[in-house]
Amino acid sequence: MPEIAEVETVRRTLRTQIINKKIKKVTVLYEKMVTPNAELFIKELKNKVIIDILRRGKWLIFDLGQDYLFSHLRMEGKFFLKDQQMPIVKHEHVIITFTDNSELRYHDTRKFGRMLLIPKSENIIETITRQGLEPNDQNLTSKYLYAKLRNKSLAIKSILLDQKIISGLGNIYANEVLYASQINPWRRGKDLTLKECQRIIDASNQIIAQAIELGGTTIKSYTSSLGVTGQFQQYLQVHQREKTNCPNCGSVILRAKLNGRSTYYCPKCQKK
DNA sequence: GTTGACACCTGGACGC
DNA sequence: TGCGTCCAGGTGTCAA
Repeated sequence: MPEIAEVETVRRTLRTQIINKKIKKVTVLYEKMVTPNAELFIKELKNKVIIDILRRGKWLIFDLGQDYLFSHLRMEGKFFLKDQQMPIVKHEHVIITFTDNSELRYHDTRKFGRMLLIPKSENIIETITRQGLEPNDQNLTSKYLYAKLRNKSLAIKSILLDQKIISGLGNIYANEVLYASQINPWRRGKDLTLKECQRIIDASNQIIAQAIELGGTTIKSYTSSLGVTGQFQQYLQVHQREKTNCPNCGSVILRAKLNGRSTYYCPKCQKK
């Protein structure tokens, strides 16, 4: 599933492929995926040029001059650049045809992804994405996190998945960050100390930077556009490593549900 | 304001 | 082999 590192990999790949391409035609095969309605989406995208591709958290943002096209890949969204002659395959829901007859195709097995076409205006990116600070942002400090946690009785794992606090962490990296920080996922946010917040910040910065460098994590169905496959899964310490030994202490890694999400942890290194 | 439950979706794994 | 059930999980919405 695409998290911040995977989305950044997609952004970097697409930037080399479609910058300055002009849109000739748009086809929407699953109307619920686009906002505003498909008719307007198709009409407004025609003749636009891809000026740049930005990212905010897990959102991809296509700069089209007067408009932004926001795209969230959710669980299994992928972009592929293909020739117009190639047959449309199952699960390709939005097809953007350029004037050079290449096509950017959005493929999403589970139809969770969403695209929004919105005119540029002040703070529109912040309004749409509603993101907190990203790992490696110099403003993401232990004091920032400590202040955010102060009144939260939610489990720290759930808080790390809240994009309004730290942007870009998903289930995989939340599991890895808490393991690296040696903090139990069920600890309440307000019970964490300033030092523990610093450990979370340090682990987030280190893990996300390494994951981006390695092209993200490829688990099950996820690959980025052009089939670029991430390598970070080789460095996962606990995620999807249930019943294997903890790399640190040798205890057996456990899996449990926390608010419906699979949570992997070492019972010895991450004591309550 | 905070928190938890649920819906959205489909393919794969698993048990019978 | 075929069928039914469960699971994966990011985000928005709604109710308590």
